[in-house]
Amino acid sequence: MQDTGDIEQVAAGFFQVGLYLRSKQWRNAEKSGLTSTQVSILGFLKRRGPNRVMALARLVGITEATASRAISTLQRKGLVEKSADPDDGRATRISLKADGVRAMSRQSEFPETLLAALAGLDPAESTVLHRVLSKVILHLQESGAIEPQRMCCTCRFFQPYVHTDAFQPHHCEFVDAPFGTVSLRLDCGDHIQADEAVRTQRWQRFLAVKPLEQGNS
Amino acid sequence: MQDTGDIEQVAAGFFQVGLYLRSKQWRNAEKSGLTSTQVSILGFLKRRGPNRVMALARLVGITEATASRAISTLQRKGLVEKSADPDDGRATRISLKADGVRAMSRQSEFPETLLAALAGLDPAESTVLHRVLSKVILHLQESGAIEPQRMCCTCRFFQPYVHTDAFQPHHCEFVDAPFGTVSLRLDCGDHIQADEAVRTQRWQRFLAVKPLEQGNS
DNA sequence: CAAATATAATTAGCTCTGCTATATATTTGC
DNA sequence: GCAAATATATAGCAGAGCTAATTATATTTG
Repeated sequence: MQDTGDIEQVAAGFFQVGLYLRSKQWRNAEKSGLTSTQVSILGFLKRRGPNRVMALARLVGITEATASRAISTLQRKGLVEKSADPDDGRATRISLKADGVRAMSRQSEFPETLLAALAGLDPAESTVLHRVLSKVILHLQESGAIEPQRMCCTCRFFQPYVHTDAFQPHHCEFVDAPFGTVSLRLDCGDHIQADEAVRTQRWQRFLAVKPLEQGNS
Repeated sequence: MQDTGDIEQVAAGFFQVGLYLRSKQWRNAEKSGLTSTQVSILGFLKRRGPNRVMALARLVGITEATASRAISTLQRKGLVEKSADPDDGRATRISLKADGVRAMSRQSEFPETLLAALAGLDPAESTVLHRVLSKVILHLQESGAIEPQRMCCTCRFFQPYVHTDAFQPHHCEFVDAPFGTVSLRLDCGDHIQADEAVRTQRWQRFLAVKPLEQGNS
């Protein structure tokens, strides 16, 4: 007899990890002196390059007013700089300065302890976890709860489960190579959004494969 | 060829979900007027009953000073009350008042959108996710990153993988009944910490089973 | 038993978050 | 060219989260 389990328990687990991620502990341990919001902003700038205030606000999930001030604080600390956006006179272009890059490389964007815990998972668990996070994040983003992410499962280059190799069943048309579920990206620099139709069709193909049918890749 | 995947991607996934959980959006949607810290405190009080300021601070992962003030705010809002701790004259006992109970039942402790996303997982994914969260949270707690939780995998009543039923391989000695991985608890009211030796021995037994060997329970 | 030490909670002072509402400048649409 | 929309910034508010200092009670120790 197979029950669905207790969803609240799982949510509580995410919450637990979330509490830790937002706590100042791990950031203090690495002596950055940055708040969690500031690290988030720097993280997005690092991964996505220069961005507007508005875009950063949406990505981090805060209002533009809050983002504006947090960015000013980062500017005062010499970690980012503002410049005029060439395409739009109203907009401000925020980019990392050398010290900002250094701050983000000196410490990971994520606490070592969490990375160690995740590294301790076995490959089969890792595979399922990648699938699960893709599903959950896509759901949040389709509900409008979070900003659309540059993830494989909405990318025009993503071809899920087209290879017979159990370890590398997917194909990325951008690099024209097969890859495994553990390499599914949640934030890829080469991401280009696929058309609605293509996207849902491929996502259905992705969902159709039961996670345990694909070997331990 | 089996690679370990990109740990940072997974961490980023947790971070993404964490960003959403701490955003005010979903709480506003349910019109509670409470901050995320306040909801956390109320949640622990709901699940664990009356508690001291210090205990709550550790559970939420904030300093006692911050907890003290947040609790005073909740008191001012009429959601909790303070009373003298019978065992220790220095301590304060915080308990939910009727309005606090009502506030916590009116809205879930977690956003509906996240619960819906998790409900959409298939049972095999859910199983692995429970295992993974148990492993990750245990690791965080053994590293001293978070406060010890009342989870099955440190409980004296927990007997992992002692039944042949693939759907209900574990046994809880407290209720004297078998149960499945999806029912693993991260916060159980009947939890009693097992001795160090017993705990590690059982945890080894838990880890020894590959997640995919147990069927889709 | 009294003195020293440790613990539980609070308070004050600081920086920063995050919100709404408002102001300012620019772009876009008609 | 002018109204509406858009991008940012600022002010004012409640609150988070920190450290350091204070108060009151417990515990340990000479």
